[in-house]
Amino acid sequence: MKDQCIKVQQTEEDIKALQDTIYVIGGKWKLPIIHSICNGNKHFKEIERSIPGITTRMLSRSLRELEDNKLITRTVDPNVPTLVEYEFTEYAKEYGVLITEMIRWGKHHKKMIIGQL
Amino acid sequence: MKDQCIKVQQTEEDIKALQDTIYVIGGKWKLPIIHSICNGNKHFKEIERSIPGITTRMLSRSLRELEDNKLITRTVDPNVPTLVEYEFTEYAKEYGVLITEMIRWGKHHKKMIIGQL
DNA sequence: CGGTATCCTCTCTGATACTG
DNA sequence: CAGTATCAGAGAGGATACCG
Repeated sequence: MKDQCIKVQQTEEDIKALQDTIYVIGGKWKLPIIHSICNGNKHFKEIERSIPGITTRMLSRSLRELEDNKLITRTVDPNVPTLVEYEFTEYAKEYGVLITEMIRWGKHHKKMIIGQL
Repeated sequence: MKDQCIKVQQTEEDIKALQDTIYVIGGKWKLPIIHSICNGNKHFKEIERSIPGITTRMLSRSLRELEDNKLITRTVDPNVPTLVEYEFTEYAKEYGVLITEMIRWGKHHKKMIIGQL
């Protein structure tokens, strides 16, 4: 491992893993949606209203991708077929450390770039 | 904070910070380039050869973006004007924890999705 | 060696309308 | 309420050629 390496030597597999991670939570709306569900919004319209600028199209697509990645569940009320609930999976919570670290880094980075420390 | 929240309550500012982070290291080539420099490659052609499929155009653009974000430095040898060295900044190394966490998560996630644990 | 310029394609995203 | 369908624009990325 070279001295100038960023902490860990990365294998090809690591790079793929990194890109997967970025893909899963990347794009314009995934994070705001996660944020919205975090804040207690469960229904499609609730989530939509809580995210300024999002369209039904992008919300629909993003929710499905998050569902495909097992980060959220989609549950239709059997009694009220037009009532759907989106919730985090237990699995999604393992994701907390990463979120925290990304927030920390993003804030630090912004100060660095803007303030030119 | 709601129970179903992913570990931390996120503010609007946090969401922006997260998106910044994804932006800085996002795209198709940033991570492979970081990997390449990690492995000791310093010159444009060296890096290019080490990343299958990348074009000079994308390498050039990505390097400049990483430089704009202070993750790497670009140094021209005053004696040999056509010799350029790309290296990590000290600042970039603070980024190690995040990389590690993203690799860990990405690998775990892949197993989860493929293996359907 | 270390790039830039041009053109082209393809995906992501937005706008709008419509449906069960 | 919870979406899908369709069309259009913007931007990322690829192919190729060329330059100091």
